Amino acid sequence: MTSLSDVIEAGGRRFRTATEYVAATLKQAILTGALPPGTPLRQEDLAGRFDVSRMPIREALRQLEAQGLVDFEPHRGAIVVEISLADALDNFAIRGGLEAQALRHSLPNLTAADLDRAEEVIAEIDREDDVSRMGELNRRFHMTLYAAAGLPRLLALTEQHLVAADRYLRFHLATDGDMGQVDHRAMIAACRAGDQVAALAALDRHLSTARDGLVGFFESRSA
Amino acid sequence: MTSLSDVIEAGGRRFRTATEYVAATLKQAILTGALPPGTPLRQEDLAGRFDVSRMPIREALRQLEAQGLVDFEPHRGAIVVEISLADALDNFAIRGGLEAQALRHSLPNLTAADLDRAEEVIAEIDREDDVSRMGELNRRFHMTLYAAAGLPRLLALTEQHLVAADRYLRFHLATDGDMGQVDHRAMIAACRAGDQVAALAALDRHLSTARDGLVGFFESRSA
DNA sequence: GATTGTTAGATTGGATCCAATCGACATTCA
DNA sequence: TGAATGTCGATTGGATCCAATCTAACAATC
Repeated sequence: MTSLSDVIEAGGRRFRTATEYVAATLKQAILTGALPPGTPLRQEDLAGRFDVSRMPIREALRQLEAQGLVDFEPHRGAIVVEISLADALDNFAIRGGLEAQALRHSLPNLTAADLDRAEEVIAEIDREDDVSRMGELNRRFHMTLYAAAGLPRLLALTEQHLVAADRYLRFHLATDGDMGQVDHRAMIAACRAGDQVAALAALDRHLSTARDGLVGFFESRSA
Repeated sequence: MTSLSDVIEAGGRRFRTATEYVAATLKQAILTGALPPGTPLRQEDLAGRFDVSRMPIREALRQLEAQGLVDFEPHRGAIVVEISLADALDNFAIRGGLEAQALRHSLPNLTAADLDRAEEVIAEIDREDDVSRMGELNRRFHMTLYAAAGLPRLLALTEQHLVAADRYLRFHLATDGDMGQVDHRAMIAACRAGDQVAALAALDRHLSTARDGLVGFFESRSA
């Protein structure tokens, strides 16, 4: 027997408008790499694949443009933005700033239950092999620590750039294999102790080592 | 005699597409307060005022939505996002994170000429009375200090949130009058000395006092 | 042989038209 | 009387159509 809430839940996962649907799906496709960087996004073609007209496609592309995921050139169309070392460094710098603030504001409000959940996510990461799922778990871990900040815009922006980082994560994992679980644990320990300085230092280490790994990957590839 | 670059410059300021034109103008109108928070943005009405069809309006609104300037509700339309103390605090937290990173990356690359220009802007602020121009000058001062960071995305995001802060600045100035010129000068001095810690501390003070002033304004208004 | 002009095809930008949805008010029924 | 239902106008979401612009290939000119 399906309860009413089940039906609502199932319906709730659907999208209220075609534009929402297209935007969410395209975003997913870009971030998972299904649409590689540089791919031209032909409106007519996409309209055919999504089985909608060109208009919702265009509105969705405008939103993705504002989020920095696609490049728009008048009368030439849209392409998936290229990823480069420069972009990756940019992303790391942005996350460094945002995540530090999120952690700073969240730490005083974190409960033991929050930290327990974060530790569970860490354990899940240890058991996981699939790369794309690891990205999601990593994101969940970080956001769990920041969720108590009570600043919705900051959190949304932080998550947006964590999601964007998934595009680089697969490169980074290809060389390194590990993804800073040591730092993850250090962050939790510092949060339990209420030690803001230590928590921020662990976060900084975490991002720095990830960044260095990525730089190494790009250098080895160009050589 | 007008040089070629003059012509290019003048032409470059025009808009290549109606959507660009509408988006830029609406954004300006929202940030300057010409369109107050909560204003419903009727597509047909705007289409008439801009003398275009509803479509460029809609695409522009989608972009502004992605930038957090308007709220979209399916089948109900768009309104200018409300400003509240919570939003202002959110904005301050975001800027705190982004500007600190921008300053950190820019400081080592700043030249004496950069700092001279920043000081000129400070002097201009002293001479200026008009509120909306002060917002622009304040923005210019900050971005001058950050411009050497060499991280285009970080800088774009920083500027975007500095621009958004203009909406709160007019409230803040209404009570305080001054806008942290002391901290501005402290930031320059620290940059000249190459003292990163002092520069970041000055920036932090700058944002904190502005935030406290705004909190005071909202509290006095609700009382 | 290199540059410039021309033309055809593809693709996007914008206008207009129709359908779906929402809010408010009137109506009905318990 | 008050809650639920039905209808209507306003407004938006989406489809289709036309015009403007870009790219590429080829012809013409110097």
